[in-house]
Amino acid sequence: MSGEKQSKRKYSGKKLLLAVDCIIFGFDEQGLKLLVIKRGFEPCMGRLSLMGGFVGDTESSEDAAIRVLHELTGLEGIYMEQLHLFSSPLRDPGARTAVMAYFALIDIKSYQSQMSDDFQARWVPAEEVPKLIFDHNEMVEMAKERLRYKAALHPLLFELLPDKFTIPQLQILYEKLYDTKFDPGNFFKKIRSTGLLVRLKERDKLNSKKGAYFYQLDKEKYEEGFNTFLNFVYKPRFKNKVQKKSSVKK
Amino acid sequence: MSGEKQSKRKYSGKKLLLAVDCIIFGFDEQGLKLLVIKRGFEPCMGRLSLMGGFVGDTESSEDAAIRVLHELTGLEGIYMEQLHLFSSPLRDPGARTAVMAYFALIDIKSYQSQMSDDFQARWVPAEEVPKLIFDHNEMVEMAKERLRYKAALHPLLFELLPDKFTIPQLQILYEKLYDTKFDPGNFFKKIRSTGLLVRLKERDKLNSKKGAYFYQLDKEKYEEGFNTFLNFVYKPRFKNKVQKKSSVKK
DNA sequence: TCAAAAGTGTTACCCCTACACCCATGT
DNA sequence: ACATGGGTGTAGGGGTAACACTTTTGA
Repeated sequence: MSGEKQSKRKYSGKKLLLAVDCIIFGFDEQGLKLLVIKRGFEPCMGRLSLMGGFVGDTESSEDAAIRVLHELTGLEGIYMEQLHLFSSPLRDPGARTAVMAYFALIDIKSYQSQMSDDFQARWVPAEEVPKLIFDHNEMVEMAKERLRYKAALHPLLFELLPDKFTIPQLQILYEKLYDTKFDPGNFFKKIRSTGLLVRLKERDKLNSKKGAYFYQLDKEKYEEGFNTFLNFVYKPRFKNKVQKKSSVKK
Repeated sequence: MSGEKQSKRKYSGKKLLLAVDCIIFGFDEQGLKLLVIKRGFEPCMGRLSLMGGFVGDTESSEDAAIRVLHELTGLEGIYMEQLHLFSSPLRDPGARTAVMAYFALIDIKSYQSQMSDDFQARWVPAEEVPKLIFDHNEMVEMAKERLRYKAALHPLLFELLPDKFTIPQLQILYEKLYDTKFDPGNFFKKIRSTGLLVRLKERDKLNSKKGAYFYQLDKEKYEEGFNTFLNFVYKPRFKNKVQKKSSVKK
Protein backbone atom coordinates (compact mmCIF):
# COMPACT_ATOMS: atom_id res chain seq x y z
CA MET A 1 0.00 0.00 0.00
CA SER A 2 3.00 2.27 0.12
CA GLY A 3 3.06 2.83 -3.57
CA GLU A 4 4.61 -0.29 -5.03
CA LYS A 5 3.52 0.72 -8.49
CA GLN A 6 5.41 3.93 -8.21
CA SER A 7 8.80 2.69 -7.13
CA LYS A 8 9.71 1.13 -10.42
CA ARG A 9 9.36 4.51 -12.05
CA LYS A 10 12.39 6.14 -10.48
CA TYR A 11 14.05 8.16 -13.22
CA SER A 12 12.99 5.61 -15.75
CA GLY A 13 12.63 8.04 -18.65
CA LYS A 14 14.98 8.16 -21.59
CA LYS A 15 16.94 11.34 -21.92
CA LEU A 16 16.33 13.62 -24.85
CA LEU A 17 17.39 16.92 -26.27
CA LEU A 18 15.44 20.01 -25.33
CA ALA A 19 15.43 22.88 -27.77
CA VAL A 20 13.67 26.19 -28.21
CA ASP A 21 12.26 27.67 -31.40
CA CYS A 22 11.19 31.28 -31.67
CA ILE A 23 8.24 32.48 -33.68
CA ILE A 24 9.13 36.12 -34.11
CA PHE A 25 6.54 38.56 -35.38
CA GLY A 26 7.06 42.03 -36.74
CA PHE A 27 4.79 44.51 -38.46
CA ASP A 28 5.21 46.95 -41.30
CA GLU A 29 3.08 48.70 -43.88
CA GLN A 30 2.38 45.46 -45.68
CA GLY A 31 1.15 43.67 -42.62
CA LEU A 32 2.22 41.10 -40.10
CA LYS A 33 5.61 39.53 -40.77
CA LEU A 34 7.43 36.46 -39.56
CA LEU A 35 11.19 36.24 -39.13
CA VAL A 36 12.75 33.10 -40.53
CA ILE A 37 16.33 32.01 -41.18
CA LYS A 38 18.08 29.85 -43.69
CA ARG A 39 19.29 26.90 -41.75
CA GLY A 40 23.07 26.69 -41.66
CA PHE A 41 23.59 23.16 -40.47
CA GLU A 42 22.38 19.63 -41.03
CA PRO A 43 19.85 18.20 -41.12
CA CYS A 44 17.98 20.29 -43.65
CA MET A 45 20.79 22.77 -44.21
CA GLY A 46 19.79 25.59 -46.50
CA ARG A 47 16.10 25.29 -45.91
CA LEU A 48 13.98 27.86 -44.18
CA SER A 49 13.23 27.43 -40.54
CA LEU A 50 12.47 29.24 -37.35
CA MET A 51 15.34 30.49 -35.28
CA GLY A 52 16.13 28.04 -32.52
CA GLY A 53 18.76 26.49 -30.37
CA PHE A 54 19.33 23.90 -27.71
CA VAL A 55 18.78 24.45 -24.05
CA GLY A 56 22.15 24.43 -22.35
CA ASP A 57 23.16 22.61 -19.25
CA THR A 58 22.92 25.60 -16.97
CA GLU A 59 19.97 27.51 -18.39
CA SER A 60 16.22 27.23 -18.43
CA SER A 61 14.25 27.19 -21.66
CA GLU A 62 13.42 30.87 -21.05
CA ASP A 63 17.11 31.64 -20.75
CA ALA A 64 17.73 29.79 -23.96
CA ALA A 65 14.98 31.60 -25.80
CA ILE A 66 16.24 34.97 -24.63
CA ARG A 67 19.73 34.01 -25.70
CA VAL A 68 18.58 32.83 -29.10
CA LEU A 69 16.56 35.98 -29.65
CA HIS A 70 19.53 38.07 -28.69
CA GLU A 71 21.88 36.19 -30.97
CA LEU A 72 19.63 36.76 -33.92
CA THR A 73 18.41 40.29 -33.34
CA GLY A 74 20.82 41.88 -30.91
CA LEU A 75 17.79 42.99 -28.94
CA GLU A 76 17.01 42.61 -25.27
CA GLY A 77 13.80 42.87 -23.34
CA ILE A 78 11.76 41.37 -26.13
CA TYR A 79 8.18 40.40 -25.39
CA MET A 80 8.12 36.64 -25.33
CA GLU A 81 6.00 33.85 -23.95
CA GLN A 82 5.76 30.11 -24.02
CA LEU A 83 3.63 28.91 -26.87
CA HIS A 84 3.58 25.14 -26.78
CA LEU A 85 5.83 22.18 -26.23
CA PHE A 86 6.21 20.01 -29.32
CA SER A 87 7.42 16.62 -28.31
CA SER A 88 6.24 14.03 -30.77
CA PRO A 89 8.88 11.32 -31.00
CA LEU A 90 8.64 11.62 -34.77
CA ARG A 91 9.01 15.34 -35.15
CA ASP A 92 12.77 15.58 -35.76
CA PRO A 93 14.20 12.80 -37.90
CA GLY A 94 17.71 13.50 -36.67
CA ALA A 95 17.37 12.83 -32.99
CA ARG A 96 14.76 12.64 -30.27
CA THR A 97 14.19 16.29 -29.55
CA ALA A 98 11.46 18.18 -27.76
CA VAL A 99 11.00 21.80 -28.65
CA MET A 100 9.58 24.51 -26.49
CA ALA A 101 8.20 27.04 -28.93
CA TYR A 102 8.19 30.69 -27.90
CA PHE A 103 6.40 33.45 -29.63
CA ALA A 104 7.92 36.88 -29.62
CA LEU A 105 6.93 40.35 -30.77
CA ILE A 106 9.45 42.92 -31.87
CA ASP A 107 9.48 46.34 -33.43
CA ILE A 108 10.58 45.51 -36.94
CA LYS A 109 12.41 48.80 -37.31
CA SER A 110 14.60 48.38 -34.26
CA TYR A 111 15.64 45.00 -35.56
CA GLN A 112 16.44 46.03 -39.10
CA SER A 113 18.84 48.64 -37.81
CA GLN A 114 21.07 45.95 -36.40
CA MET A 115 20.43 43.06 -38.69
CA SER A 116 23.37 40.79 -39.34
CA ASP A 117 23.35 38.12 -41.98
CA ASP A 118 24.97 35.39 -39.94
CA PHE A 119 21.71 33.57 -40.04
CA GLN A 120 20.49 34.77 -43.40
CA ALA A 121 17.36 35.99 -41.75
CA ARG A 122 14.43 37.43 -43.65
CA TRP A 123 10.92 38.62 -43.03
CA VAL A 124 8.10 36.78 -44.72
CA PRO A 125 4.41 37.76 -44.71
CA ALA A 126 2.62 35.98 -41.92
CA GLU A 127 -0.26 35.19 -44.27
CA GLU A 128 1.97 33.40 -46.76
CA VAL A 129 4.60 31.58 -44.81
CA PRO A 130 6.71 29.34 -47.05
CA LYS A 131 7.31 25.71 -46.25
CA LEU A 132 9.56 25.43 -43.23
CA ILE A 133 11.35 22.42 -41.85
CA PHE A 134 9.90 19.84 -39.50
CA ASP A 135 6.75 20.99 -37.76
CA HIS A 136 7.66 24.66 -37.89
CA ASN A 137 4.66 25.61 -40.01
CA GLU A 138 2.39 24.10 -37.42
CA MET A 139 4.10 26.19 -34.77
CA VAL A 140 3.61 29.33 -36.80
CA GLU A 141 -0.08 28.65 -37.24
CA MET A 142 -0.49 28.11 -33.56
CA ALA A 143 1.42 31.30 -32.82
CA LYS A 144 -0.77 33.35 -35.15
CA GLU A 145 -3.84 32.02 -33.45
CA ARG A 146 -2.43 32.76 -30.03
CA LEU A 147 -1.49 36.26 -31.06
CA ARG A 148 -4.99 36.99 -32.27
CA TYR A 149 -6.43 35.51 -29.14
CA LYS A 150 -4.28 37.42 -26.71
CA ALA A 151 -4.30 40.69 -28.58
CA ALA A 152 -8.08 40.75 -28.38
CA LEU A 153 -7.84 40.77 -24.61
CA HIS A 154 -4.57 42.43 -23.75
CA PRO A 155 -2.71 45.50 -24.93
CA LEU A 156 -0.12 43.39 -26.61
CA LEU A 157 0.28 44.84 -30.05
CA PHE A 158 2.17 47.87 -28.85
CA GLU A 159 5.14 45.53 -28.72
CA LEU A 160 5.10 45.48 -32.50
CA LEU A 161 5.26 49.24 -32.85
CA PRO A 162 8.05 51.72 -32.30
CA ASP A 163 8.29 53.66 -29.09
CA LYS A 164 6.33 56.52 -30.61
CA PHE A 165 3.38 55.68 -32.77
CA THR A 166 0.08 57.11 -33.89
CA ILE A 167 -3.37 55.76 -33.28
CA PRO A 168 -4.09 55.32 -36.99
CA GLN A 169 -0.93 53.20 -37.17
CA LEU A 170 -2.24 51.08 -34.35
CA GLN A 171 -5.58 50.80 -36.09
CA ILE A 172 -3.98 49.48 -39.24
CA LEU A 173 -2.19 46.88 -37.16
CA TYR A 174 -5.43 45.69 -35.60
CA GLU A 175 -7.16 45.71 -38.94
CA LYS A 176 -4.48 43.61 -40.57
CA LEU A 177 -4.36 41.15 -37.72
CA TYR A 178 -8.09 40.57 -37.66
CA ASP A 179 -8.65 41.17 -41.35
CA THR A 180 -11.41 43.67 -40.74
CA LYS A 181 -12.11 47.38 -40.70
CA PHE A 182 -12.88 49.55 -37.73
CA ASP A 183 -14.61 52.85 -37.56
CA PRO A 184 -11.79 55.36 -37.05
CA GLY A 185 -13.69 57.52 -34.60
CA ASN A 186 -14.73 54.66 -32.40
CA PHE A 187 -11.31 53.07 -32.54
CA PHE A 188 -9.75 56.31 -31.48
CA LYS A 189 -12.03 56.67 -28.49
CA LYS A 190 -11.67 53.06 -27.47
CA ILE A 191 -7.91 53.24 -27.44
CA ARG A 192 -7.81 56.54 -25.64
CA SER A 193 -10.30 55.33 -23.07
CA THR A 194 -7.88 52.65 -21.93
CA GLY A 195 -5.74 55.35 -20.41
CA LEU A 196 -2.63 53.47 -21.47
CA LEU A 197 -1.34 56.12 -23.83
CA VAL A 198 0.35 59.44 -23.35
CA ARG A 199 0.02 61.98 -26.14
CA LEU A 200 3.16 63.70 -27.29
CA LYS A 201 3.54 67.17 -28.75
CA GLU A 202 4.66 66.02 -32.18
CA ARG A 203 2.52 64.91 -35.02
CA ASP A 204 3.23 62.45 -37.78
CA LYS A 205 2.83 64.45 -40.97
CA LEU A 206 3.94 61.73 -43.35
CA ASN A 207 0.74 59.80 -43.64
CA SER A 208 -1.86 62.53 -43.68
CA LYS A 209 -2.24 66.21 -44.25
CA LYS A 210 -3.60 67.06 -40.87
CA GLY A 211 -1.08 64.87 -39.11
CA ALA A 212 -1.70 62.45 -36.28
CA TYR A 213 -0.34 62.88 -32.80
CA PHE A 214 2.35 60.54 -31.64
CA TYR A 215 1.64 58.56 -28.52
CA GLN A 216 3.76 56.63 -26.09
CA LEU A 217 2.81 53.84 -23.77
CA ASP A 218 2.38 54.79 -20.15
CA LYS A 219 4.65 52.02 -18.91
CA GLU A 220 3.15 51.91 -15.43
CA LYS A 221 -0.41 51.73 -16.56
CA TYR A 222 0.59 49.27 -19.25
CA GLU A 223 1.81 46.81 -16.68
CA GLU A 224 -1.16 47.39 -14.41
CA GLY A 225 -3.63 47.22 -17.22
CA PHE A 226 -2.18 44.24 -18.98
CA ASN A 227 -4.33 41.75 -17.22
CA THR A 228 -7.53 43.66 -17.13
CA PHE A 229 -9.43 42.30 -20.03
CA LEU A 230 -9.85 44.81 -22.70
CA ASN A 231 -11.97 43.53 -25.50
CA PHE A 232 -10.13 45.64 -27.97
CA VAL A 233 -11.70 43.84 -30.84
CA TYR A 234 -15.31 44.56 -31.42
CA LYS A 235 -17.53 41.81 -30.34
CA PRO A 236 -19.84 40.41 -32.96
CA ARG A 237 -23.32 41.82 -32.47
CA PHE A 238 -26.50 40.49 -33.84
CA LYS A 239 -27.13 42.81 -36.72
CA ASN A 240 -30.15 40.97 -37.99
CA LYS A 241 -32.09 39.34 -35.28
CA VAL A 242 -32.84 36.03 -36.89
CA GLN A 243 -35.50 34.76 -34.60
CA LYS A 244 -37.54 36.85 -32.33
CA LYS A 245 -38.69 34.14 -29.97
CA SER A 246 -42.13 34.27 -31.52
CA SER A 247 -43.84 33.15 -28.35
CA VAL A 248 -46.22 30.79 -30.08
CA LYS A 249 -46.99 28.48 -27.22
CA LYS A 250 -50.64 27.77 -27.69
CA MET B 1 28.10 34.23 -45.18
CA SER B 2 26.46 30.84 -45.20
CA GLY B 3 25.95 30.79 -41.50
CA GLU B 4 29.30 29.97 -39.98
CA LYS B 5 28.05 30.87 -36.53
CA GLN B 6 25.30 28.35 -36.82
CA SER B 7 27.26 25.30 -37.82
CA LYS B 8 28.95 24.82 -34.51
CA ARG B 9 25.57 24.41 -32.90
CA LYS B 10 24.68 21.07 -34.39
CA TYR B 11 23.02 19.06 -31.65
CA SER B 12 25.23 20.71 -29.12
CA GLY B 13 22.72 20.55 -26.26
CA LYS B 14 23.05 18.28 -23.28
CA LYS B 15 20.39 15.67 -22.95
CA LEU B 16 17.97 15.81 -20.08
CA LEU B 17 14.97 14.03 -18.68
CA LEU B 18 11.54 15.24 -19.69
CA ALA B 19 8.71 14.64 -17.30
CA VAL B 20 5.08 15.61 -16.95
CA ASP B 21 3.25 16.70 -13.82
CA CYS B 22 -0.51 16.94 -13.64
CA ILE B 23 -2.39 19.56 -11.71
CA ILE B 24 -5.74 17.88 -11.32
CA PHE B 25 -8.74 19.86 -10.14
CA GLY B 26 -12.02 18.59 -8.83
CA PHE B 27 -15.00 20.24 -7.21
CA ASP B 28 -17.33 19.32 -4.40
CA GLU B 29 -19.57 21.04 -1.88
CA GLN B 30 -16.61 22.49 -0.04
CA GLY B 31 -15.09 24.04 -3.10
CA LEU B 32 -12.29 23.54 -5.57
CA LYS B 33 -10.01 20.62 -4.80
CA LEU B 34 -6.57 19.53 -5.92
CA LEU B 35 -5.51 15.92 -6.28
CA VAL B 36 -2.11 15.11 -4.78
CA ILE B 37 -0.27 11.90 -4.06
CA LYS B 38 2.18 10.71 -1.48
CA ARG B 39 5.37 10.18 -3.35
CA GLY B 40 6.42 6.55 -3.37
CA PHE B 41 10.00 6.82 -4.49
CA GLU B 42 13.14 8.80 -3.90
CA PRO B 43 13.96 11.56 -3.83
CA CYS B 44 11.45 12.95 -1.35
CA MET B 45 9.65 9.66 -0.81
CA GLY B 46 6.66 10.04 1.44
CA ARG B 47 6.13 13.71 0.79
CA LEU B 48 3.18 15.16 -1.02
CA SER B 49 3.52 15.94 -4.69
CA LEU B 50 1.65 16.23 -7.91
CA MET B 51 1.12 13.12 -9.95
CA GLY B 52 3.73 12.87 -12.63
CA GLY B 53 5.89 10.64 -14.71
CA PHE B 54 8.59 10.61 -17.30
CA VAL B 55 8.01 10.95 -20.99
CA GLY B 56 8.82 7.66 -22.60
CA ASP B 57 10.88 7.04 -25.67
CA THR B 58 7.97 6.56 -27.99
CA GLU B 59 5.43 9.02 -26.67
CA SER B 60 4.84 12.75 -26.69
CA SER B 61 4.36 14.72 -23.50
CA GLU B 62 0.62 14.69 -24.20
CA ASP B 63 0.69 10.92 -24.45
CA ALA B 64 2.58 10.78 -21.19
CA ALA B 65 0.15 13.09 -19.42
CA ILE B 66 -2.82 11.07 -20.64
CA ARG B 67 -1.12 7.91 -19.50
CA VAL B 68 -0.31 9.33 -16.10
CA LEU B 69 -3.85 10.60 -15.63
CA HIS B 70 -5.20 7.23 -16.58
CA GLU B 71 -2.88 5.39 -14.22
CA LEU B 72 -4.00 7.51 -11.33
CA THR B 73 -7.70 7.88 -11.99
CA GLY B 74 -8.64 5.14 -14.39
CA LEU B 75 -10.38 7.81 -16.46
CA GLU B 76 -10.10 8.60 -20.12
CA GLY B 77 -11.04 11.65 -22.13
CA ILE B 78 -10.11 14.01 -19.34
CA TYR B 79 -9.95 17.70 -20.13
CA MET B 80 -6.30 18.61 -20.13
CA GLU B 81 -4.03 21.29 -21.50
CA GLN B 82 -0.44 22.37 -21.37
CA LEU B 83 0.19 24.76 -18.56
CA HIS B 84 3.85 25.66 -18.57
CA LEU B 85 7.26 24.12 -19.02
CA PHE B 86 9.38 24.30 -15.91
CA SER B 87 12.99 23.87 -16.84
CA SER B 88 15.20 25.66 -14.36
CA PRO B 89 18.45 23.70 -14.04
CA LEU B 90 18.02 23.91 -10.28
CA ARG B 91 14.45 22.70 -9.95
CA ASP B 92 15.04 19.01 -9.27
CA PRO B 93 18.03 18.25 -7.05
CA GLY B 94 18.15 14.65 -8.23
CA ALA B 95 18.83 15.08 -11.92
CA ARG B 96 18.48 17.64 -14.66
CA THR B 97 14.80 17.38 -15.46
CA ALA B 98 12.40 19.58 -17.33
CA VAL B 99 8.74 19.21 -16.52
CA MET B 100 5.83 19.94 -18.74
CA ALA B 101 2.99 20.76 -16.37
CA TYR B 102 -0.54 19.93 -17.45
CA PHE B 103 -3.67 21.07 -15.80
CA ALA B 104 -6.67 18.81 -15.84
CA LEU B 105 -10.29 19.00 -14.78
CA ILE B 106 -12.26 15.99 -13.68
CA ASP B 107 -15.60 15.21 -12.18
CA ILE B 108 -14.62 14.38 -8.65
CA LYS B 109 -17.42 11.84 -8.31
CA SER B 110 -16.46 9.78 -11.31
CA TYR B 111 -12.99 9.53 -9.94
CA GLN B 112 -13.87 8.57 -6.42
CA SER B 113 -15.83 5.63 -7.70
CA GLN B 114 -12.70 4.05 -9.03
CA MET B 115 -10.07 5.37 -6.70
CA SER B 116 -7.21 3.05 -5.95
CA ASP B 117 -4.69 3.72 -3.26
CA ASP B 118 -1.63 2.72 -5.20
CA PHE B 119 -0.56 6.29 -5.11
CA GLN B 120 -2.06 7.26 -1.79
CA ALA B 121 -3.92 10.00 -3.53
CA ARG B 122 -6.03 12.56 -1.70
CA TRP B 123 -7.97 15.69 -2.43
CA VAL B 124 -6.85 18.87 -0.74
CA PRO B 125 -8.63 22.24 -0.84
CA ALA B 126 -7.24 24.35 -3.64
CA GLU B 127 -7.15 27.37 -1.33
CA GLU B 128 -4.98 25.64 1.24
CA VAL B 129 -2.57 23.47 -0.62
CA PRO B 130 0.04 21.94 1.69
CA LYS B 131 3.73 22.18 0.94
CA LEU B 132 4.57 20.01 -2.02
CA ILE B 133 7.95 18.93 -3.31
CA PHE B 134 10.18 20.91 -5.64
CA ASP B 135 8.38 23.69 -7.46
CA HIS B 136 5.01 21.97 -7.38
CA ASN B 137 3.36 24.70 -5.32
CA GLU B 138 4.36 27.21 -7.94
CA MET B 139 2.79 25.04 -10.58
CA VAL B 140 -0.43 24.83 -8.62
CA GLU B 141 -0.62 28.59 -8.22
CA MET B 142 -0.11 29.05 -11.91
CA ALA B 143 -2.76 26.46 -12.67
CA LYS B 144 -5.30 28.15 -10.42
CA GLU B 145 -4.67 31.43 -12.13
CA ARG B 146 -4.99 29.84 -15.55
CA LEU B 147 -8.20 28.14 -14.56
CA ARG B 148 -9.75 31.41 -13.42
CA TYR B 149 -8.55 33.10 -16.56
CA LYS B 150 -9.87 30.52 -18.96
CA ALA B 151 -13.10 29.83 -17.16
CA ALA B 152 -14.01 33.50 -17.43
CA LEU B 153 -13.89 33.20 -21.20
CA HIS B 154 -14.76 29.64 -22.02
CA PRO B 155 -17.36 27.16 -20.86
CA LEU B 156 -14.75 25.14 -19.09
CA LEU B 157 -16.14 24.47 -15.68
CA PHE B 158 -18.65 21.92 -16.91
CA GLU B 159 -15.69 19.56 -16.95
CA LEU B 160 -15.74 19.67 -13.16
CA LEU B 161 -19.37 18.65 -12.89
CA PRO B 162 -21.14 15.36 -13.46
CA ASP B 163 -22.90 14.63 -16.69
CA LYS B 164 -26.16 15.90 -15.25
CA PHE B 165 -26.06 18.99 -13.13
CA THR B 166 -28.23 21.88 -12.06
CA ILE B 167 -27.69 25.56 -12.68
CA PRO B 168 -27.52 26.39 -8.97
CA GLN B 169 -24.71 23.81 -8.72
CA LEU B 170 -22.89 25.54 -11.52
CA GLN B 171 -23.42 28.87 -9.83
CA ILE B 172 -21.83 27.65 -6.63
CA LEU B 173 -18.84 26.48 -8.64
CA TYR B 174 -18.39 29.88 -10.25
CA GLU B 175 -18.88 31.61 -6.93
CA LYS B 176 -16.26 29.49 -5.23
CA LEU B 177 -13.77 29.89 -8.03
CA TYR B 178 -14.05 33.66 -8.14
CA ASP B 179 -14.85 34.11 -4.47
CA THR B 180 -17.90 36.20 -5.17
CA LYS B 181 -21.69 36.04 -5.26
CA PHE B 182 -23.90 36.27 -8.29
CA ASP B 183 -27.51 37.20 -8.53
CA PRO B 184 -29.29 33.87 -9.05
CA GLY B 185 -31.77 35.19 -11.56
CA ASN B 186 -29.16 36.84 -13.70
CA PHE B 187 -26.84 33.89 -13.49
CA PHE B 188 -29.61 31.63 -14.60
CA LYS B 189 -30.42 33.72 -17.62
CA LYS B 190 -26.81 34.19 -18.56
CA ILE B 191 -26.11 30.48 -18.55
CA ARG B 192 -29.29 29.61 -20.41
CA SER B 193 -28.62 32.28 -22.99
CA THR B 194 -25.42 30.54 -24.05
CA GLY B 195 -27.54 27.83 -25.59
CA LEU B 196 -25.04 25.23 -24.44
CA LEU B 197 -27.38 23.41 -22.12
CA VAL B 198 -30.22 20.98 -22.63
CA ARG B 199 -32.82 20.76 -19.91
CA LEU B 200 -33.80 17.33 -18.75
CA LYS B 201 -37.11 16.15 -17.36
CA GLU B 202 -35.82 15.35 -13.89
CA ARG B 203 -35.29 17.71 -11.05
CA ASP B 204 -32.79 17.61 -8.24
CA LYS B 205 -34.89 17.55 -5.10
CA LEU B 206 -32.05 17.11 -2.65
CA ASN B 207 -30.92 20.67 -2.35
CA SER B 208 -34.18 22.54 -2.36
CA LYS B 209 -37.86 22.04 -1.92
CA LYS B 210 -38.91 23.16 -5.31
CA GLY B 211 -36.16 21.22 -6.99
CA ALA B 212 -33.89 22.39 -9.78
CA TYR B 213 -33.93 20.97 -13.26
CA PHE B 214 -31.00 18.87 -14.35
CA TYR B 215 -29.17 19.98 -17.45
CA GLN B 216 -26.75 18.34 -19.81
CA LEU B 217 -24.20 19.88 -22.10
CA ASP B 218 -25.17 20.04 -25.73
CA LYS B 219 -21.95 18.45 -26.91
CA GLU B 220 -22.12 19.89 -30.39
CA LYS B 221 -22.75 23.43 -29.30
CA TYR B 222 -20.19 23.03 -26.57
CA GLU B 223 -17.47 22.37 -29.08
CA GLU B 224 -18.67 25.11 -31.39
CA GLY B 225 -19.09 27.58 -28.63
CA PHE B 226 -15.89 26.85 -26.80
CA ASN B 227 -13.91 29.46 -28.57
CA THR B 228 -16.49 32.19 -28.72
CA PHE B 229 -15.62 34.37 -25.84
CA LEU B 230 -18.20 34.24 -23.23
CA ASN B 231 -17.48 36.63 -20.41
CA PHE B 232 -19.18 34.42 -17.94
CA VAL B 233 -17.84 36.39 -15.09
CA TYR B 234 -19.37 39.74 -14.60
CA LYS B 235 -17.15 42.51 -15.70
CA PRO B 236 -16.37 45.16 -13.16
CA ARG B 237 -18.55 48.18 -13.83
CA PHE B 238 -18.06 51.67 -12.66
CA LYS B 239 -20.57 51.96 -9.90
CA ASN B 240 -19.49 55.39 -8.79
CA LYS B 241 -18.27 57.56 -11.57
CA VAL B 242 -15.29 59.18 -9.95
CA GLN B 243 -14.57 61.90 -12.41
CA LYS B 244 -16.97 63.26 -14.90
CA LYS B 245 -14.50 64.89 -17.26
CA SER B 246 -15.53 68.30 -15.92
CA SER B 247 -14.65 70.02 -19.17
CA VAL B 248 -13.12 73.02 -17.49
CA LYS B 249 -10.92 74.20 -20.29
CA LYS B 250 -11.36 77.92 -20.13
C1' DT C 1 -11.13 75.59 -52.68
C1' DC C 2 -11.21 70.95 -52.33
C1' DA C 3 -10.05 66.47 -50.70
C1' DA C 4 -8.63 63.43 -47.26
C1' DA C 5 -7.53 61.99 -42.93
C1' DA C 6 -7.67 63.06 -37.72
C1' DG C 7 -10.36 63.59 -34.16
C1' DT C 8 -15.01 65.02 -31.66
C1' DG C 9 -19.96 64.85 -30.79
C1' DT C 10 -24.44 62.69 -30.79
C1' DT C 11 -27.85 59.30 -30.93
C1' DA C 12 -30.10 54.99 -30.66
C1' DC C 13 -29.93 50.61 -29.33
C1' DC C 14 -28.71 46.62 -26.80
C1' DC C 15 -27.09 44.27 -23.00
C1' DC C 16 -26.94 43.69 -18.35
C1' DT C 17 -27.70 44.63 -13.43
C1' DA C 18 -30.75 45.22 -9.82
C1' DC C 19 -34.75 43.87 -7.99
C1' DA C 20 -39.57 42.61 -7.76
C1' DC C 21 -42.24 38.78 -8.15
C1' DC C 22 -44.20 34.22 -9.04
C1' DC C 23 -43.66 29.07 -8.51
C1' DA C 24 -43.16 24.58 -6.29
C1' DT C 25 -42.82 21.95 -2.39
C1' DG C 26 -41.24 19.99 2.23
C1' DT C 27 -42.05 20.88 6.83
C1' DA D 1 -49.32 28.41 6.00
C1' DC D 2 -45.04 29.64 5.25
C1' DA D 3 -40.25 29.55 4.43
C1' DT D 4 -36.94 28.52 1.03
C1' DG D 5 -34.73 28.27 -3.07
C1' DG D 6 -35.79 28.00 -8.30
C1' DG D 7 -36.89 30.52 -11.96
C1' DT D 8 -39.26 34.66 -14.66
C1' DG D 9 -40.30 39.53 -15.71
C1' DT D 10 -39.16 44.29 -15.99
C1' DA D 11 -37.15 48.86 -15.73
C1' DG D 12 -33.21 51.87 -15.79
C1' DG D 13 -28.52 52.86 -17.01
C1' DG D 14 -24.12 52.35 -19.21
C1' DG D 15 -21.40 51.17 -23.13
C1' DT D 16 -20.83 51.21 -27.80
C1' DA D 17 -21.70 51.05 -32.99
C1' DA D 18 -23.14 54.01 -36.46
C1' DC D 19 -22.64 58.18 -38.38
C1' DA D 20 -22.68 63.23 -38.66
C1' DC D 21 -19.60 66.81 -38.10
C1' DT D 22 -15.46 69.75 -37.30
C1' DT D 23 -10.47 70.47 -37.84
C1' DT D 24 -6.22 70.72 -40.30
C1' DT D 25 -3.40 71.14 -44.13
C1' DG D 26 -1.29 69.81 -48.68
C1' DA D 27 -2.25 70.09 -53.35
